[in-house]
Amino acid sequence: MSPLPVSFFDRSPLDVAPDLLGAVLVHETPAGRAAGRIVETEAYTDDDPAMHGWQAAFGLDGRVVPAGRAADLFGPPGTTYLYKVYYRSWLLNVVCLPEGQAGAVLVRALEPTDGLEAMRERRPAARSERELANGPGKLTEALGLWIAPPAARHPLHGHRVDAPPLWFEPGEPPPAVATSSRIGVSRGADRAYRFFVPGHPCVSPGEPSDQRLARRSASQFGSRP
DNA sequence: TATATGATTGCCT
DNA sequence: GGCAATCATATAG
Repeated sequence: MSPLPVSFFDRSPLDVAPDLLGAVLVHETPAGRAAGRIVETEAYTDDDPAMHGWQAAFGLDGRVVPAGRAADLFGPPGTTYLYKVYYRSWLLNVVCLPEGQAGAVLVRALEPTDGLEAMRERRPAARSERELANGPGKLTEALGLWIAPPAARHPLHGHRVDAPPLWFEPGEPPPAVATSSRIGVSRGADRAYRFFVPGHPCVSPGEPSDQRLARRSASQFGSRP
């Protein structure tokens, strides 16, 4: 099975994200092959207030000024952008668009297909098969991509995803694709940039940001669901 | 230089 | 369903 080529990612994140559903993410670990079918993704675009460092990266005059970690989002398409949140979880993104343009797709959830035994060892907190990789931080841990602190930069950050040890394989497209706003973002919560397989048990349990905000404002008026 | 906060998870009640 | 853990980065002063 040949990997998805770099050209697959040389497009808008809004095209790549839904097309990635059904594809298989593979990590060749020392302990063996770990893999899962992608069931949930999110797109992060240029002009996107939710993207890393967008203010520094685009400047007040709108000129493109890559800065800090955001600079790697301008890199060549088909390379990884691995970012750590809350000091514990690594999130896997793939850079999209030609070099010089910023954009990425976040892989949020997998249906495990290979190496489940090793995944269970790496994720003792998972009480069922569906919980092995039903979240962006969980899936990197399940695939053996977790790196202990104090590492600030992941060894596979910037890796080309058309070759080992980390790559994507084409898969059966899902029977249906649903969209929603993204999960856990405060800016750009109105954009329907999340793509997932509706009803799939391995989709992450998080609540889309627009619903969260709506619930919060409703509670300010004392209403009860 | 100082402080606020997040593309989360898991354990607690 | 709430909340703590604990650090890099962004933003303000």
